[in-house]
Amino acid sequence: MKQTLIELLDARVRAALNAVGCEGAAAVIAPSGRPEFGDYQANGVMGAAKARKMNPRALAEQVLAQLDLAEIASKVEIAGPGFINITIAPDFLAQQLEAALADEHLGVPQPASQRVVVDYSSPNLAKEMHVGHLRSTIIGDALARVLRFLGHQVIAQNHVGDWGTQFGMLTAYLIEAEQEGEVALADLEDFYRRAKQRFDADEAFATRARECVVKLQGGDAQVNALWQKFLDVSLHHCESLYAKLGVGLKREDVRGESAYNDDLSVVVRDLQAKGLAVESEGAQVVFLEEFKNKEDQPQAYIVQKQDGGYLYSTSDLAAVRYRAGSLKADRVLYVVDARQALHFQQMFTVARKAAYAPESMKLEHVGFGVMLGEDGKPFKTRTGGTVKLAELLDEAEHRAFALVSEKNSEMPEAQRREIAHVVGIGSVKYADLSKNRNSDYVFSWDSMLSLEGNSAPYLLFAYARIAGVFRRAENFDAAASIVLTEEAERQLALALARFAEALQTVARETMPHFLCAYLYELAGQFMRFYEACPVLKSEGSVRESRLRLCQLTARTLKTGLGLLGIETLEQM
RNA sequence: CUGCCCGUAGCUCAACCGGAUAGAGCAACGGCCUUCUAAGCCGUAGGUUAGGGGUUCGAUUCCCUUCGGGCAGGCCA
Repeated sequence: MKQTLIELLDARVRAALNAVGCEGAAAVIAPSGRPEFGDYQANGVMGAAKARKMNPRALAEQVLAQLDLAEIASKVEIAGPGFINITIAPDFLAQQLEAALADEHLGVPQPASQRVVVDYSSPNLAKEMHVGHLRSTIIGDALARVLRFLGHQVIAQNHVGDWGTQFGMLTAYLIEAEQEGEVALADLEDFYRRAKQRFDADEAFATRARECVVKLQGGDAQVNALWQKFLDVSLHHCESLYAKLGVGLKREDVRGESAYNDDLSVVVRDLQAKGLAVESEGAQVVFLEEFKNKEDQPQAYIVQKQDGGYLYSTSDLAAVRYRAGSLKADRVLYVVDARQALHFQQMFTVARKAAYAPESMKLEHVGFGVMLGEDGKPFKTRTGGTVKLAELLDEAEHRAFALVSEKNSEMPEAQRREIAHVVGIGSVKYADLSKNRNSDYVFSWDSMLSLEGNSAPYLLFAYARIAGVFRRAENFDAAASIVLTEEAERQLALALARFAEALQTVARETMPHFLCAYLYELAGQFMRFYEACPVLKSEGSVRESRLRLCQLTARTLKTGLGLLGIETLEQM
């Protein structure tokens, strides 16, 4: 059975702890930050010693005597107050890498799978996608890919905004625009703006817009057809951006607010029947003792407005019911702006109370901060408008093209365009994914597309270098064994052996930046190896072994970048 | 008023449920291309982790508090 190095060490150290009478003590294995402290350290001894009022150093001695790492470690020693430092044996590492090379999944374990719903992207279809939708879209996509790779059954849900009063306004305006023979929907943003202007300025139009909402919800054929037409155009727009971004969302993943329309009244009646929802100031609300409002009273979670209309708080509850009941989810990830944190906490609370979400189904809000401009304020255009996502991506490709052309003036334009696409889009995504999603982050063209450092081009360059090696290697032995003699080789090997750990951390913490950090570390180790250890110029088994290391590095980089939704290049 | 997130090198960010000397990149300075792609590598310099208490063998991490920034809190999403 496949397992990660950490799992392996964890099991061995726990066994040793058991053997000396510390049943149930955690091993606490962590990569050690410094070479002089070995590759991994077991820190659990100190915790166990504390719990049993023992001398940690003495306990470490006992554990060490029982610890069997014969074929795994080349050195095991006690250091400091009671750390056990472990250095992995080169032969064992080599064996791990060979196993990974022989495995389609690069040796990554695929545990019993869960059904995981990932709710992400979820744009408002009334308008064009803007930069605010970028984070949800790519963070969600990366998480979906990683979870899938780890063997989980991922159900993507694009909970688009396709319902509500604004669609009455839009269909009403569409009726007029059609009559005037306009090609109205070419620019969604413009269309929305003109409709809104009309709505605000013309009372008669506003009335027709409200009538359209009623007709829409009542199933009126004409209004529904127009609404469908609008959605289709808007979804096409989204899909073109998904394609450009390399995001895997499909039309069948779309299940918008409108899909829950028929359930809304059911949910409210059910909440009333369960004694959760009560009338308050004409609205139907669920009072939550767990949250206080401004008057220090229980917070009201509104599920139906005074005028009888429903809110997103209602459709979110309907969606939970669907995800538990029809999708049979074990875990649901909501990749949504951190500003909605309170809403999700409350919604989860209501969903639990109403038994829409069984205790066994985990609900997690995967929040993220906003994108800021270089001035530290929300990222806007010079005139203060929202930046369209399409424009941002075009700009990224433009800048990347200039950069590529500067580096490779003699390269055919078509190839430079291809490289610019991968570098440009990859840079935008990587710049975002490489940061801890919890905090706001500063969007900077310079640091993003800069030639150096922790950026997409660095990783892509590492991959392209390996591709270059294989272009020149006329033959190589794909069954050659790996031998790690140089320290640079061993460090690269160690990084390669940690791929699965990185992925598991990403899945557990729902933090894609751990994968970025891992890939950056791996690429760095490869660069050092590349400088220190000639591949094609060495001979015999050394050459073959190094080619195998290159091969696994390339596959790991390509796979890892692929999980982030970033393409690779054979040449750049 | 209440709650959540954040504050780490000049700048942008890390630090894996508490671990050893807080790490990278940019910017600055100094080296390395007749040898597999220099979008690279090596080195130097840069820190009272916002301030103050506490918990303990050990705190950027946990608790309390002050300051500063962002966000949310009854009919928008």
